[in-house]
Amino acid sequence: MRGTLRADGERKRALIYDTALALFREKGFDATTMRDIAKSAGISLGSAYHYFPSKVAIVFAYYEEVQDAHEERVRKKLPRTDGLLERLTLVFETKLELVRRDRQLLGAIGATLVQPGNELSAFSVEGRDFLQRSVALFDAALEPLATTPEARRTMALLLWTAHLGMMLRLVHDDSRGQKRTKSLVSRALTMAVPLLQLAATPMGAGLLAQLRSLLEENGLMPLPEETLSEG
Amino acid sequence: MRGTLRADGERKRALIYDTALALFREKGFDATTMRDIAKSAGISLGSAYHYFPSKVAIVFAYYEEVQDAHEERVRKKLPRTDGLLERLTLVFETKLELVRRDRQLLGAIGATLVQPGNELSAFSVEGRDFLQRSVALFDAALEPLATTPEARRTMALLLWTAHLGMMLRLVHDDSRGQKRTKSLVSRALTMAVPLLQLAATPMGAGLLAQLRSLLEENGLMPLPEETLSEG
DNA sequence: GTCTATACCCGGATAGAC
DNA sequence: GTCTATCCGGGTATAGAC
Repeated sequence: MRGTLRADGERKRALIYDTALALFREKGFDATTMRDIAKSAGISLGSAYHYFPSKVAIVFAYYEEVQDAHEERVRKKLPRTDGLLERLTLVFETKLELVRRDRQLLGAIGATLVQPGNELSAFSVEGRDFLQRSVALFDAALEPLATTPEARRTMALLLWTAHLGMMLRLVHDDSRGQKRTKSLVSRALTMAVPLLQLAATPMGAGLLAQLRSLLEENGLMPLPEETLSEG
Repeated sequence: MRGTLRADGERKRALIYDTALALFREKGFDATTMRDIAKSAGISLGSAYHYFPSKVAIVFAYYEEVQDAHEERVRKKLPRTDGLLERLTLVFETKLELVRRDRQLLGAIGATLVQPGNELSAFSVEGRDFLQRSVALFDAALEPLATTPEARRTMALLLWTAHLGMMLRLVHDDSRGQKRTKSLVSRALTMAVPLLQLAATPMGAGLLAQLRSLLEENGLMPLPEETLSEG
């Protein structure tokens, strides 16, 4: 039966995935070999490669799951959260909590992201969707700001950049419970909120507009080409 | 003779280095193997590893050279350059020009920099000197700003962060002559200068002080421990 | 036709003889 | 300090089990 086969395949894929993540967390990314994973999952090496084309592919699957979970948790709590600071804190801290224990994996992702020509970089077409989904969460958090959608989107992208900084800090943060990164986030947000509010006023409009065109030209912001589906 | 021996060793090291860089530039970092390098330099694989402990070590030697060259060029021209925008442009564009053609190598550096526990990260003790040297150039460029040394140093560190962003953009920029990154730098600086001038006023002092303690706690800014050499 | 076992290639890194 | 031989692990190719 078709369904059974597919379900089997998916179960197997999940088995490999779970086994791999367990090993990564236990021994670290580099120290875990594909042979370890296959052996520990009780399958052959070839089979593992059948489901995941490479070791990093497993890590990217992990990151996709993180992205899903982040989205779900934030979308659930955001409507009940008032205040710009609280809303932004929610987005940042939820993300941090999701990835906190997986610094090694984040390092592996980061490493492939800085490779020239990498398909998954934010600057590439293929990585665009990933970026947009993530930025959308920050955009949603900014809802209380009374400003134009464009300005909001620009600020959301800036926040996403800041979130990248958080990830970089996290990777090197071996303090207990990653409290250093936590403290960084909370203090940085406290400083950022008034600036965002300032940027949302007519006074900040000019600056934001300049920023926006800068970001657009570097492929970080989609030029308004959605219009073609409206015609 | 001692001197001759050392000179021989250095000459050999330089030979490996030059050969490696030529190959990196010709075929790219990944596609160039240590065996290629050794063969092309006319020595054995083991010998190559005697002079450089790893493939990335060669790249870091390159980066140190870049750092030296950047320092030299900037220090030479800075005294003859007036105006904040011009001075900052000098620092950024000189750096860009130095590394522009070596995106693959920069990627390799970036990849090791995001590995947890890496000794050369800016957050680590070992990478501190590297960071400080680089920040000092931005600090020097900010000289025309009438403000406190602490505030200036904070801004310099922010600019260094921005310079990291430039590098990330550069790695993915395959436009002709990397004009995209060039344009990004020039436009971003035009926007940044008024903000820096604003931050240098008493109005910006509070914000900068907050920023400073944030950066200090994350090991990016040296706590004033130089005082011990003064006693 | 789907998965496994296994042998193999490649390249980074190391050991140890000289 | 140099070289050869070797290890190790990611990734691939393939032959055959079922």
